[in-house]
Amino acid sequence: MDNGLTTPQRAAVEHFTGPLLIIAGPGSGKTRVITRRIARLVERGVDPRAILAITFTNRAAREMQHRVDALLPGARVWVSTFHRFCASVLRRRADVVGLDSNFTIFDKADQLQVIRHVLKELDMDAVRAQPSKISARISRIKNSFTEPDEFVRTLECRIGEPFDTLVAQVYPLYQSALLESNAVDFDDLLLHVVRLFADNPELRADYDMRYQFLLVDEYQDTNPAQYQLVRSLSVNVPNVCVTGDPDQSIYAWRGATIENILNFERDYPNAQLIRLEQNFRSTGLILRAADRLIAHNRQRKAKSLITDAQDGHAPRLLTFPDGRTEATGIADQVRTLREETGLRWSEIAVFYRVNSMSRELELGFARQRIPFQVAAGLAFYDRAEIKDLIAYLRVIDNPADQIAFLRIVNRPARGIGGKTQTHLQRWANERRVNLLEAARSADQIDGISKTARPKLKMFARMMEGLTLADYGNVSGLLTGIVNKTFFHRTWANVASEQAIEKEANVTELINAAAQYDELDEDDPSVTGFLETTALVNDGDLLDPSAGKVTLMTMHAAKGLEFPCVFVVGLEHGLIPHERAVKSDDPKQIEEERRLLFVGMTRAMQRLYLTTAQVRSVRGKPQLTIPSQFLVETEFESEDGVGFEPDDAQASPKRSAFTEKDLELRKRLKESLGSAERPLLTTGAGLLNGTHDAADLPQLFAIGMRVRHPQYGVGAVTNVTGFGRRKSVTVAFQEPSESHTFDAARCPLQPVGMR
DNA sequence: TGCCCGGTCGTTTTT
DNA sequence: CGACCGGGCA
Repeated sequence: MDNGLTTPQRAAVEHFTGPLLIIAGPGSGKTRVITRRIARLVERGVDPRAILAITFTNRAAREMQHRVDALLPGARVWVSTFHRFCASVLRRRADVVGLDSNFTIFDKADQLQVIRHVLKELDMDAVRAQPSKISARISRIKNSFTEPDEFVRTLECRIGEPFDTLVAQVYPLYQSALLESNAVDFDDLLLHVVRLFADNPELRADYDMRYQFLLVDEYQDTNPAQYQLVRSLSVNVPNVCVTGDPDQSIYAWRGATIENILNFERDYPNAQLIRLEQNFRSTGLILRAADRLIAHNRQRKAKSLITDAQDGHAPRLLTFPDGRTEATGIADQVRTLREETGLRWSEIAVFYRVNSMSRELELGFARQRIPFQVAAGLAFYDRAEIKDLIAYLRVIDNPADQIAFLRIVNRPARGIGGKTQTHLQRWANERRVNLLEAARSADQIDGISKTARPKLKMFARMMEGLTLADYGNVSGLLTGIVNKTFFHRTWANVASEQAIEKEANVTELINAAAQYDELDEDDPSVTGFLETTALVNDGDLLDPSAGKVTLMTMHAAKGLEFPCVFVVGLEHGLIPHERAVKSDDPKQIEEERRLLFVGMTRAMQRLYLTTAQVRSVRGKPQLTIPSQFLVETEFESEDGVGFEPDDAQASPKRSAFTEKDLELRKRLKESLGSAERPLLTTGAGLLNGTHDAADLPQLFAIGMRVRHPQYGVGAVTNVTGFGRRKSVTVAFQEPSESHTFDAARCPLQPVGMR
């Protein structure tokens, strides 16, 4: 150690020019190293403005900016996210891709709206052609750098893909609709810039040389566009430093390619590789448990996790009868921890695999009166009233924005209904004018009723009176909108409690605008404010000092740490998620494992894993199967709840893992043995009788002996329904009780087949 | 125009 | 179970 840095850390900080790959395990002080490295570069005489640091999240960018500021007060190093960086480049050169510099950034909801419009135009049914599926497909096509015409052409070579045939119709229209609205979606933000750089070598070289030093965080999660971007900024001046951890790659499902980090040394042959393996975050047993788990991934460069820390508390497994008890139990445990160990609420976090699990936990925490915050739910900028106001700003800033126009033209209600809007759109599209101009000319539009015409004109006139110039700044403009539109009429007929909340949200938005106004006092711009609102996410609004327990998905937890962490629902079908299991793709299971690894390694001192024996899935209680990952790691189990071996014996040993725990692991393994079989069922398996009941529900017959991973052996007493509805009732021997299962998915295994 | 009913569907989601 | 969407009706 020197300067508080380990040898590899110091090497990373001191590395000067040329490509550098930092493989940084969890809690290895990565951010610290990057910020120190930036400071060191400046110390060596590098102009701070020649340094560009790119992260994925605003939160990470903010954090890094903060720490750089602390080391280099006043230095103008640019720390940005991929998307903000691209937005900034694109605003300067929007003309090249056919946009105006005040283009709007469409969010997910806007995209779906565009697709719905396109489907309507094509006279297609939005039920059969699911907008969200189409949107996802378009995103994937785009990210493989395939332009609409190209996609249409490739499709001609392989007829017979009904969905892609549909997408081939929608994609070109979707893209031109964006262009007509002077808008981009999140993908475009990156892809336009990639194209810009590819088509304009001198522009690319200009940016490449402007940023002499490029630092990229979380490189394992870059997608092809981001990869291309990094490459194009490091040709002339290949001083590129990327950091990441292949073991924490959890966004492959979104198009991230882990190969980007694995191939870095191939892409930059003279790259230096530095590994940060020492963990400064977690205590020994937590780290060991995580290490054990991740060691099960085969597609992996072996990496060790080292710590000087003491063993500390072993991870614990808590088992509960059902999800509700689990929620209450966790809340109880949280309270106990606070009372006994002095942990503060804000030092405790609960992670789950899917957002839908937050509800039960929220209820549990509310029941136990424990303060909590959820990093999801209805994000501030997703609320209807906020979206409406933002839409007003969007139309004011970019009158071509059709989606925003259609959102507000009748909000609050002013008698401009669907029919009127359709005629307005048709007329505007024919003449290639924007909807606001069309509204101004309402008198000339056929099909629009006499009553609607003056209303449209009044609306257009009102919008003309709402400009930034008239109000001076964005918050003033927002206030003007609220007043001129009699915005409170929007919620004229909602319950007063909700109305108060909506009112408060509006005030909050105006406050946010006021904050923005202060920041950019000399250069107020609606575009700028809209960009900040478009590029925030739920996690950004979390307050780490709120004095509350934090609930979030494991994905959202990446990059964070908490003294105490609960990972809930360690069940087959949840972690690993059903979809990964069903895909039969070992890569997807490995990603699930990495996800759990990320979750576990957030914990500094205490880690709890929980399972419920019954979990309601879509309203239906289902018996659960323990996650296979439990067998792959190490933990202590709670006394007296679930999975206790019958021959329980006192455990005098003070080693972290008792006989009981070993026994428990053995049992988990056994139960998994039967659980996993249906996934592997083959024709051969059917023939030699090793198949599982789950695959052939029709085989259940009254009197048949079956085995259940938790309830043991029993006999079928009743079979009702058929097909997917089929259910089986089984009387178990001990404890002598009966349970009814969904035949298609229960983990019942026939024993002693006749 | 807006409300209610019924049918459908259901990961994760840095931006 | 619950959110969301579209259709039908007041």
